[in-house]
Amino acid sequence: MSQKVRLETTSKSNRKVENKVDKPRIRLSQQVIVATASDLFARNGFGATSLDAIGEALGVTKGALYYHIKNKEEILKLIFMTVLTVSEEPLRQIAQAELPPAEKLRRAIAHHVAVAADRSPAMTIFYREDVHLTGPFAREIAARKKAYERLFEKIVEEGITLGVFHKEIDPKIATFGILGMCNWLSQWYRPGGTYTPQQIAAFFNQLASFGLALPDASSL
Amino acid sequence: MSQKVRLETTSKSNRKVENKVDKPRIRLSQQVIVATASDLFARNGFGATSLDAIGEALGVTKGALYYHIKNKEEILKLIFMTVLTVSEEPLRQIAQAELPPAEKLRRAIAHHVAVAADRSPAMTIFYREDVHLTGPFAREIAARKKAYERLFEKIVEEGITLGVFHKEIDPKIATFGILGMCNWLSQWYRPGGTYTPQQIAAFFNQLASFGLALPDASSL
Amino acid sequence: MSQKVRLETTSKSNRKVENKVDKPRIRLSQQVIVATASDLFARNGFGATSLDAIGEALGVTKGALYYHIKNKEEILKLIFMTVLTVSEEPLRQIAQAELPPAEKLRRAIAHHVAVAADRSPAMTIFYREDVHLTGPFAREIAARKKAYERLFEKIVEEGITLGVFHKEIDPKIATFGILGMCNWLSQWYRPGGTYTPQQIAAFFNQLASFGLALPDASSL
Amino acid sequence: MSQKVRLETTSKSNRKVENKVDKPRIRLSQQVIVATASDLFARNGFGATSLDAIGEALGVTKGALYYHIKNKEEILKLIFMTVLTVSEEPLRQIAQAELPPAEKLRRAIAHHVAVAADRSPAMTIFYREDVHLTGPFAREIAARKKAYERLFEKIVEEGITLGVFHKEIDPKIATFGILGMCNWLSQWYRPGGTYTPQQIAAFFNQLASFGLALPDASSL
DNA sequence: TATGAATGAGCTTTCATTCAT
DNA sequence: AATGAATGAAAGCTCATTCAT
Repeated sequence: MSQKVRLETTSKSNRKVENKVDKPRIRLSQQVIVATASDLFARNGFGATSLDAIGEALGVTKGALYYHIKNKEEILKLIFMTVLTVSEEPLRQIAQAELPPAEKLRRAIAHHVAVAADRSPAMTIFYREDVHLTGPFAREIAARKKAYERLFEKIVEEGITLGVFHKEIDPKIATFGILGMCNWLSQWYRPGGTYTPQQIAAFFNQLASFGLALPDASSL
Repeated sequence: MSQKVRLETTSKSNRKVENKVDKPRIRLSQQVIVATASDLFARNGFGATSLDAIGEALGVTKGALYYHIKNKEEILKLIFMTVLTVSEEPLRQIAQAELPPAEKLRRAIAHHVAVAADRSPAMTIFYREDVHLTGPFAREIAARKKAYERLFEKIVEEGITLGVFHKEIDPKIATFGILGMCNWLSQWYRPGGTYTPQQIAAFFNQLASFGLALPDASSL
Repeated sequence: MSQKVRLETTSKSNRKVENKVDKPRIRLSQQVIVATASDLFARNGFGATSLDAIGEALGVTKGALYYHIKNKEEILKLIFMTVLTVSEEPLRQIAQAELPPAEKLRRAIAHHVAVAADRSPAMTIFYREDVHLTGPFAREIAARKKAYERLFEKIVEEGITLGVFHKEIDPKIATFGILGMCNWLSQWYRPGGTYTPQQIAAFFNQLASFGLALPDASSL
Repeated sequence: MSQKVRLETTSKSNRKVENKVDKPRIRLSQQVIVATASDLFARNGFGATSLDAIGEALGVTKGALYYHIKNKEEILKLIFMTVLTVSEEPLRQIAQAELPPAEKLRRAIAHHVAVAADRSPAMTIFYREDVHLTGPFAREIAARKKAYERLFEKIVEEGITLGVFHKEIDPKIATFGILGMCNWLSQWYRPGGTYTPQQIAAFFNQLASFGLALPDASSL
C-alpha cells in the first residue's frame, strides 16, 4: 500500500549517479573547466550550453564549478584570452622580423592556420560568441582583435611599399580576405582530415600569393 | 513644493511609451518580423534575443508575433531560407554558363560578395546560428550548404582540368579559402564604407586569381 | 533578390483557409456552439480545449463565437444546464408517480441510463468539469445535483419503508451505488456497441434489484 | 534621520514570508510533491493547477519542484502509477485464489473500495485526467486499466459458469456496473463520514450480490 | 572542495478576451 | 455577423547563481 512507485523516466538525480561511473574524474581546475567548456560551447553555442552540462561532462555538479570560476562569462573570457595569448606574440615576432614581405606573409598565414587548426573550438568561439562579452573586456578584445588584423595588414602594406605586392589591391581588403580565408577553417576543418594544417597553410599561401590563374593564361 | 519624486525604478513602462512615439508602426507581417529579427539576431545572437525584444523593436507585444509566426525557430528558418533562396539559383546559372572558368570564378565571387553584403545580417546568422536548427530542416540546410560549396568547387576543378588554374592547389581547399574570404565580409562589412560590394568583389577576384605577389618577384 | 520565402510549415492562417473548404458552414448559433464544444470538451477536457479549436471545428474564427456567447465559461454553463434540464423533470415525474418502488426504480434507472447514453459528451463533462464552475452557478449546480440524487434516494427509502427493499442497505449508499453504476457509462459507453441503452438499463436494474447471486445458492 | 523609505512595490515577497510561517516546511521530495499535487489536482483539476500553486502549497518556489521532478506530466504519471501499483497485485491474488466466486467478488469489491477510499484524490485523478497523458504511457495505462477490469469480469464469468451467478446479466456490463459503483466513491466519499470503507464495501457487496429487492417480493 | 537544494529572473508559448473594420 | 489583429496575463520550464552542510 505504501510501495514506492518508480517511473521509467530516468530522474535527474539518477542520471548523475549513472554518469559518475565512467568519468575519469580528473582533478578539477580552471584549465580543465575551460577546456571542456570550449568543446561544448563550440559544438552547441555559448548560450545553449548550461553549467549543468559542463558539470556533467566533468563528472561534477555545477556548484563545484564556482569554486574555480567566478561565473559563466568568466569561462568565455578565459577562452578569448587563450586565443589572443597564443596568437598575438608569434605574429608580432613575424611582423617585426627582418624578412621579405612574401616570407612574412607565408609565415603569418602558417601561424594563423596553425592556431586556428589546433585550437579549433576556441577559435570557433572567438569569432562566434563575441556578442556575449560585455563591458570593458568586450572593448579590450575588440581592440586587440583589431591590432592583430593591423599586424597582418602592415605586412601587406610593406609588400606594396617595397614593390613586391600588387598595389592594385587595397591592403585592408586583402588582409580581410586572407584572414577570412584562414578563420573560415573553424567552419570546416576537422583534425585528421586529408591535409595537415601545414599543407592547408601552404595551399592558402599559394592562393594568396599567386592566385589560381596560371600566369601564361594570357588570353583570359 | 509638491515636487514629484522620481525613483530609479527602471522605467520600463516609460521606455515603452517613449518608444512608441518614434516607431514607424509598420504593418506587422511575417516579413517585417523576420527583417527586424534578423538585425537583432545578427547583433545580439539568436539565443540572446528574446521575443520580447523583437516585439519591442516592432512596437507590439510579443504575443502579437505569434499571430504571424509559429514560433521563434520559424523566424530562424525563414532567415536561412532567404539566404539560400537568393544565393543558389544565380550561382547555379553561373556554374552552368558557357564561360571560361576564370570568368565564372569572377562572377561567382561577385555574386557571393553581393549577397553577403546585401543581406549582411542574414548572412551572419546563416553561418553562426546553424546550431540552433533542429531536425530535418537542419539536415536540409546542411545539404544545400554543401551543394552550394560544391558548385563553387566545380568551377575551380574545371579551371584545373582546362589547364587555366594551378593544379598544385587542392580545389576543395581553394574553394574553402575563397568562400571564407567572402563570407568573412559579415564580420567587417558595413554598408556605406570606403568600397562598394562591387569593388570589394573585384579585389577579391584579383586576390583569388592572381594573388598578391607580383609575377616578376622572381627571387621569392 | 526579393523573392518571397515560403516554409513548408503550414502557417496559422493557411490552416484556416484549407479547413474552410470542407466545413458544411452551418448557421452559427449558441446551440451549435454548445454542441460542438461538448464533443471537444468531452474528448480533450475543458481546459485543454481552446476557443480557437471550437472555432476551427465550426469553420469560423474564435472572435465570431463571442457574438453568440459571453465567454468560455458560459458554454460550460449551458452544457450543465442542458444536462439538468433533460434529467430533472422526468425523474421528478417518476418519483411522484403512483407506482410500486421497484417499478419506480426500474424506470429511474432506465431514464438515467437513457440520458447518460444519448447525451454522452454532456454527461461526461457534467461529472468531470464541475471544478471549472465558479460562484453562485457552481453552488446552484451542486444543489440541483444533490436534489437529483435525493429523488433517487427517496425511491429507495420508500421501498424500504414499504417493506419491499432490503432494510440492511443504507439508502444513501445504495443510491450512490446505483447512480455510480449508471454514471460510469460515460467512461465506457459508445453508441452502436453490443447493447442498446435500453438493454443496459435492464441489466443494471436486474443487478440493482436482484443482484448477481442466484437465490438458491444457499450454501454460499 | 536616515530612515529607510519603504515603497508599496507589490508586496509579493511579504506575502511569501507570511505564508512561510504557517507552512510545516516538510522536506521536499518527489513523494511529497506528488502527495500535495494529488490533492490540488483532485480539487481543482490537473490543467487548472499551476506549478506555482503546488510550490506555494509546499512553501517553495516552483523552480524548486524541478529539482525533484522532470515536468508537470511526470507528477501525473506518478499518480497514475501509484493507483495501479496499489490496485493490481491484490486483485490478481483474489482472482487467482481458490475461493467460491461470491467470496471472490466480495473481496474484490472490498479491495477496490478500500483503494478508492484510501487514495481518494489519486483515484479521482485516475479516472478524470487520463486525457492529459500522452504517448506510450497513455497506452500503457489504458491497457492496464483494461486488464484490471478484465480480472473483475473474469470473476463474474466464473460465477456464471459455475452456476452461482445469474446468467441473464452480461458479465461485461455487470462488471462495468460494479466498478462504476465503486469508482463513484471518489465523487462523494469523505474520510470520517458516517460509514467506514469496510461498511461501504459491505453494502456494495450486498447490493451487487443480492440486490435491493426482497426475495419474497414475488409480485414484482 | 564538492554536493544538494533552492531561488529568482527570464524565456517561449498559449489563450481568453477585445475591438476596429 | 464575422474577421484579423492585438493585448495581457498566465503558464511551464530553464538556468545562472547562491549557500548551508
